[in-house]
Amino acid sequence: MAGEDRREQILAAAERVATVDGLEALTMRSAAAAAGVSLRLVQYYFHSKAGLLDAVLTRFSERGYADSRSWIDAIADTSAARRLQMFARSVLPTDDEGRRFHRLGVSFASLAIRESDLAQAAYRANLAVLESVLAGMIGDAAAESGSDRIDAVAEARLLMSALHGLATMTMVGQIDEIEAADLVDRLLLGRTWFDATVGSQPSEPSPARANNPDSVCSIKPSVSSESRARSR
Amino acid sequence: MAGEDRREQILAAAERVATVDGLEALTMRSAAAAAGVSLRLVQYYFHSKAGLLDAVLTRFSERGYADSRSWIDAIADTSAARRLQMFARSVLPTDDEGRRFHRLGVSFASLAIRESDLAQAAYRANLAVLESVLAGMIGDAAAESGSDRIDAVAEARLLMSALHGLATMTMVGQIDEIEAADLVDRLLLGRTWFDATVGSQPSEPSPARANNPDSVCSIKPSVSSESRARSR
DNA sequence: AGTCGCTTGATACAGTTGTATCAAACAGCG
DNA sequence: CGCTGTTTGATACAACTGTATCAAGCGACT
Repeated sequence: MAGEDRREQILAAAERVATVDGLEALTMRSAAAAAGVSLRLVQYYFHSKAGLLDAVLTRFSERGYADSRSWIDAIADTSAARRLQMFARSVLPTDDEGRRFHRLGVSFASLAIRESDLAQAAYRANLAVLESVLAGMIGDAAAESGSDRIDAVAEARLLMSALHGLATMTMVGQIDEIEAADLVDRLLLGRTWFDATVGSQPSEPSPARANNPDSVCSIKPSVSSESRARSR
Repeated sequence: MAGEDRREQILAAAERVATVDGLEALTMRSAAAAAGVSLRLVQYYFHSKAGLLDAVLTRFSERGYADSRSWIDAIADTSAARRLQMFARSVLPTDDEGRRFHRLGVSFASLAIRESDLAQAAYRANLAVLESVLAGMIGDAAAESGSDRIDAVAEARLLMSALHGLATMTMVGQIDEIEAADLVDRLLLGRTWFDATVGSQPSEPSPARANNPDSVCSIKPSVSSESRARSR
């Protein structure tokens, strides 16, 4: 098997471990076992655990962006307000895959808050992607409803925050998916720039999964050894 | 030293470790070292790590509630809307202590999402406390502004979610404390039941610290990971 | 005086972690 | 053929974890 394929295979297995059992369950050995390869091979491709974590982060972040784009493209034929509403709902952990992604996302957030530089920067980068995506959609919705001169970035941050919190509350079981979706609607409908006339009922299942609002971050220095990088 | 005092001393030290270095840095030995006692004594008082974690959770949760109450009582002389605004702002991680509490809160949330029963239930209990506190204040603010017939619980959950997300974004450094406070205002001012005429500028420092929106949870069975897999 | 709760120290053990090193294959390619 | 990249296995090590056990001291109360 070619080197790049092997690397991708291990990476996918590592992400599987992290999403199912949490980021702290991701070890060199668990990644190797999940990928069906030897521990030695994981060392061979990623050199250190920091390298593995870094690669997992990068992959997770990039895939999240690609998923968001394809999700939005798939519903490009509806109104901007409706598109935003559907997208916001799709970000909530409504199915098993969504829950897996949020599990990883919260682990990443926790790591990003504790560890300093690398994890924070990577996590921020992912949040920034979601922020710009949401800001774009909000700008469209505002233009559509005739209300210009709004702070789309601030609105996007507010929406992001609520989505993040709602996702956590849902994962913990304090609210269920329906309540979470209702609260998203409650927030959107209260915004001046959001035109409710586009209809708000039919919440069909997602065409593809959009990624979570948390996600991303990286690198756990753990020991004192400096990582050799060697990504890609 | 009496037994209960010793226990409290160790507990305080354990919480210190958890807030400074994260929940995963809390071990029997680190708690003992932080408290200046022997490892043996930690075992003596808490028997197992699960017992220690459980105690840390309980203490954290109860203290959070007490702090919230005293905080609210301290500003009982202002209008309900203003009180709510000040309280919401105070929940954000604006100082070192606030950041420490949120660090522990995010760790707890991450644990509550991964582990099943005990952690989730405890975390939910803490969220429920904040929910009822906020719902009460929202109900007061609504009555004050003449808008009755609002769903105070739903509004409280929405506010909680936003506060949770804003806190995380602040901790990671994507936004600063001022932006976070502005976004809280942006959310509140958009709510129909929130009367803005009470004034919105002076954000004096907190009389006492209110606790975070996350916090709480418990117990980590640790091991038990089924690293079977090996398919393909 | 003796019992009981509290406290310490040293010390052990099994398990998991990241990391490292060894020899030995197997493939493809010049 | 040898060279190079890939892959495995066994195997080690030091550090850390939770847990456990031992003997021994301490203070206070009855």
